[in-house]
Amino acid sequence: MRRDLPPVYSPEGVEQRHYERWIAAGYFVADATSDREPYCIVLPPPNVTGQLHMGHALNHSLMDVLTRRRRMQGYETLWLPGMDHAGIATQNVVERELAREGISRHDLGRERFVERVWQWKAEYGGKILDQMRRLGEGVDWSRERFTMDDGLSRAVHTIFKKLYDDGLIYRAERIINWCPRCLTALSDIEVEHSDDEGELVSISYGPITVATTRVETMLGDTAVAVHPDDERYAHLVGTEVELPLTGRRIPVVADPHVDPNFGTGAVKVTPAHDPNDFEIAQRHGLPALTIMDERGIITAPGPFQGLDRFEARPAVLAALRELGLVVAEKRPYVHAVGHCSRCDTVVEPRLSLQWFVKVESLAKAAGNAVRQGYVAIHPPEMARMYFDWVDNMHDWCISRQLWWGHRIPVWYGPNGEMVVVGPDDPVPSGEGWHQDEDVLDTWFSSALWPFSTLGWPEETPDLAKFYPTSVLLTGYDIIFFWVARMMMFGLYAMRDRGPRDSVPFRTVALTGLIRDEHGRKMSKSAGNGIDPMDWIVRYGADATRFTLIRNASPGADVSVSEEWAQASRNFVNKIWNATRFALLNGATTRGELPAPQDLSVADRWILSRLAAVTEQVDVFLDDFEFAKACDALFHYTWDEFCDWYLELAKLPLEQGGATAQRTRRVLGHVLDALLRLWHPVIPFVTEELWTTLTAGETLVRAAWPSTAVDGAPPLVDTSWRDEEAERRLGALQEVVTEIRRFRAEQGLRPAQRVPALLEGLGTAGLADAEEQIRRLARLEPAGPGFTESAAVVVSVGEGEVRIAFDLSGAIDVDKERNRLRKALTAAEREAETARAKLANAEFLAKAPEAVVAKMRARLTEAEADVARLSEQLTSLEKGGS
RNA sequence: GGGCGCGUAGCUCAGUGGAAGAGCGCCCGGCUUACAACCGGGAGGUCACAGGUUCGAACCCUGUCGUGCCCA
Repeated sequence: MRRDLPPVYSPEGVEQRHYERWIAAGYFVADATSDREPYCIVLPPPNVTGQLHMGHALNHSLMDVLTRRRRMQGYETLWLPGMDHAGIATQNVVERELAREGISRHDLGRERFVERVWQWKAEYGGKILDQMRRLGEGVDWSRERFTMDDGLSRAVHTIFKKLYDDGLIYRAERIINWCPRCLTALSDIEVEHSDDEGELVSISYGPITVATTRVETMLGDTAVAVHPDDERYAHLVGTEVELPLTGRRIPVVADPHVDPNFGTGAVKVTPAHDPNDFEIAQRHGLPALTIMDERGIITAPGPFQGLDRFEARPAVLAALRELGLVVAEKRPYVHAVGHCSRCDTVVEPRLSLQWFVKVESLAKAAGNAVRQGYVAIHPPEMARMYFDWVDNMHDWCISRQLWWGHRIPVWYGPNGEMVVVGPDDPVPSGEGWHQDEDVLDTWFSSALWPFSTLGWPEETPDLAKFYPTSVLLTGYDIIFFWVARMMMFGLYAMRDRGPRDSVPFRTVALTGLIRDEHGRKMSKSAGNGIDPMDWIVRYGADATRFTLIRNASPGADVSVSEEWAQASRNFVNKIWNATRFALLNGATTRGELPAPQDLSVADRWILSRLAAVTEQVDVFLDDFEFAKACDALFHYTWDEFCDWYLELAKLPLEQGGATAQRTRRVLGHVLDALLRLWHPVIPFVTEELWTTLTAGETLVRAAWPSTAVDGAPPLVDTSWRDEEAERRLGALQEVVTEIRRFRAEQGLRPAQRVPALLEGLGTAGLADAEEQIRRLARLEPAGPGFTESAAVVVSVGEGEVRIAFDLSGAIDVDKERNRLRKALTAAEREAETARAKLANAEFLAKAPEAVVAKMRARLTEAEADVARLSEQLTSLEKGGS
């Protein structure tokens, strides 16, 4: 059964083999009919056009950790994958493809274009799904969904109709964000603001001067506004001024929105091209004058007609300058400018007829769910960000002037009729009826994801079993795009279940952004991006995952680099070799684990530490503290299990017989538990090692070490905690380390055996440990001619161990003197600090008892060290000179 | 302009009132038959700065400087 493992782990074949086996065996397929407690995560759907980037790799790895552990803990676990159709992005991709063929989507027509997009998806879409497999993601592929598939489309229609009937969706002419390149409306959060260099121009409108960064829009001005309390302009309110270049006369109005301290305190009002101005116009009944078409070309009659908005700007400015109306020009003037998040074109506020979700009541419910504690946000500080958003949300523009997406299910009749069609309603037919041309924002369907993927609007077993989902894990940058909207729609669609159970998820776990080794955000433009697939190929999926997971703290950004990935690969190889050593020495998981009284101190120590670490890992993972969980496990694995326990195991293994057998059993048991603990983080190498070690079928469905299964006790027993064993092992480590330090400073070769006498082992509880210490420190017994040339004294707890070496007189006195002096100085400083504290009456009076006691102990120990080291120094001087 | 963070070893980050930590990097010595992707040892920090609270501050408060993100 046991295979010989090569000395270096190579992931390629292993990863593919296990992943295929896992899928074939259906380990990740959830059973909605089981009695087990449900645990469900829906994967935030990546774009169908997307490739796996480090941000995905991080979040997906973390979700895999969560779901794999829950599965091992016995939960009915569902991690549901899928993709979204990414309206603008996908349409852009296919349009670019068409452009290469020299045609546009209009040449094809809507129907054929949409067919073409489906073709594209079939051929190129979903590359990311294969990449997810390479990363080892334990998702339930049998439940994979796509926002444009039939079921999810039905969900979209259903909720659109419901929202409309409830008065929560309306159509209105409003100022929206418009991309003159994509030729579609955008929601507020699809606009990215950046500080750009522009100009601030002050223009004289007769008796009043206004300042603007967008000179060309003056062609559409219909008023000038000042603050009502601004005495400078009080006499002008109600009068009219002449708008230059146009000959139009426009009123001066008083509006509290105007900031009297900005510029001249007077602003031009362009209702059709500025959201604030639009509001002012509404308050004062001013007309809105559109002066640009959908491509940003000036349409206002006159000399500027036909110019692009950016050509019109200098042209209008020049014309004004010629008239002597330019009062001041500030250039460069840095101000925030909105850009299309898809194509970076400067967004144009545009007055147009669009569909909106009325968010007030929905957003309020979304805020309440968190305030009432029905949904927890991790880390909790980030709830504030969430509240800021839901408490100040504007109505959500959901119509997009695209062809790829869910077409708005509204029909218009020849006589101005409008019918909102539900999923089972007949579509109006006959002369003159036509469907709304627009599609819905992709996020509209994504917002349904936690329940549409489970079958809603049907009452499916999946929906009954897995809704509300357990955790939503995503980057904090997406809290507005997604989290808030899922909350709104989930609470609305599921409201029959009551406030507590209508939430889309119980917990929101937020992660940070991926940064490079200098803390810079990874981006294509900075050229510092790393392709996770590259790491998977070179270092393995486990190493890639570990690099990300071990750095992930709630809400915190994650820095990664090549060096980290290498270190991770090294660790994977370490665990490989530790298991390899154990297997070569007959480690076994068969038979009863011997009772504590039949175990060595080292055995009891490693089991005690295992119990402690298991508990830590559980606490950390319950709290999404992935980095801390990895840290604890890493330290245990490398620094305790490999560096000490395996070394200590060599002696009993050599001794053979029952002693060796006992050690083999402990080795097997600890590794069994350790591989289980690591499995959610590095599933492949652990699967490979564990199946070899235990001959078990799979770790995927093995029990978590702290979990009892079917009446059987957990693999790791909390009663193993053993303070005495930990103390004694600690003492052993101190003694060995002190000897090694002495050896290193004396320049002794690591392999050189040195005759030495050990005294006082009993006082440190190490009476039985002499052979182990000699082995670890490479000391041989003192022969008949033993002559002490130097000694090291180690105080451990109450005891004191003295190690006398025979270096055949070859001791380097200078080095030894330095070593002792350094130690003495440290001890003196330590004693001084403690003494000063204890001399302070207020400290004694006010500090807690335990702190004072600890300080006394420190002083005692430090004084003993000082005395001992001084004595050693003195004798060294005598002997050496 | 408003809000939220962050400044701790060369780098990336833990530590949130009672002895300054990790990984990587660096220095010294080693192929000690699990692992050189390794082993043993070591160096390296006025915890941004200035005040304050406290018996005690990297940690709490105030201010300054630097820096990042979000929103307008």
